[in-house]
Amino acid sequence: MTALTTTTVGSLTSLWDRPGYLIRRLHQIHVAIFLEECAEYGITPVQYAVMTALLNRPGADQVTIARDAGIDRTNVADVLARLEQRGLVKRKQSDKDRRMRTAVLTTKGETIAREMEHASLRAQDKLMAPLPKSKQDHLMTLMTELVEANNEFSRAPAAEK
Amino acid sequence: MTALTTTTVGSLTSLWDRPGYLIRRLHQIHVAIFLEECAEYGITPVQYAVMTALLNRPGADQVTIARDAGIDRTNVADVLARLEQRGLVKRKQSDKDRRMRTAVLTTKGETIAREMEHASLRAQDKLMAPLPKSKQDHLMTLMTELVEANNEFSRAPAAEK
DNA sequence: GACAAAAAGGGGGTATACTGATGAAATAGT
DNA sequence: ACTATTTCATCAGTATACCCCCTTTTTGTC
Repeated sequence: MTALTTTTVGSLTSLWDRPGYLIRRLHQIHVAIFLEECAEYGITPVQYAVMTALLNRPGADQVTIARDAGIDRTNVADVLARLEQRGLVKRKQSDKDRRMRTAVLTTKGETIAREMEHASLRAQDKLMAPLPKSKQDHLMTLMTELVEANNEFSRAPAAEK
Repeated sequence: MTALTTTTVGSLTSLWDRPGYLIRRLHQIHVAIFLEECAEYGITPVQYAVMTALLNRPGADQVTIARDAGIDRTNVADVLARLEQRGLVKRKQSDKDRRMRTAVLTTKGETIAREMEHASLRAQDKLMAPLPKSKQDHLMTLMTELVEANNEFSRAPAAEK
């Protein structure tokens, strides 16, 4: 860190030069596209991430789901509550560890989760469509590197996969 | 839409292969780093974006701010209300168009906005640090292309700059 | 076995982000 | 000039995402 003098900065950087801005906009855009493509299911990207985590690891507790899906711990509880209310998930107290609440997809939930893979892929394709395939791959590689390297800075450090 | 048979998809794609997941995680990580670097100011990334917009265009109405900062229209009103409550922004009804509420930074708000540029740059550098400079530039280019091409899909389409 | 530390979950609180409906003011079309 | 539409803003409601503090339960240590 250089000792920054408090000179009048005045450069008035454009937001477009800030990675944080681009990331936020990209996030907004992806959510919008996902919701549009998956409108028939009424499932949000985060809900879908949780359902996918439960597909891969049925009966996981909330902390494990949070790590698998890269979602904040307290948020997972909220998401599961909403999914349970819609009959897509069933929660119960763990027998082994009575602090834990484990969750499984219901039959309905599992059906939707599997059906949604197509819509999810459509959303991905639509998002990435403006870039040629080689650039898409490059972008994925760069983003993966950045997420892996910065994983611990987020409140929701994800499990490696 | 083809009549999708409910075959067992079963591929169980890793979340790490989904651009939406990477974007969401990148967003989480950036917000966390920004809040850490700018903790002394208690300003969020979105609040900073609004303040920057007002630095560049004092007296803008809420729709203009929304377009400049790439933020949802209704959200801008909430952000401005919080900034006004802290004495960083002053809002008033426009004389020319009595539907509009224009906003300007107060002296305190402008001081903070300018001071924060250093902290903001630190947050950027910390986020991008894991990548060598050439890859950083490449990532910025790819993200910019994607945001520009998909701009209209978001509820908050940004103004070009 | 007793006790401190750690872990899982919950509750309350704040901020972002969007939808839909409503109202008020300005503009366009006739 | 008068309607019809558009535009700006607000409000209520939902979902994500995080914070801090607290209780309950498990684990580690003596």
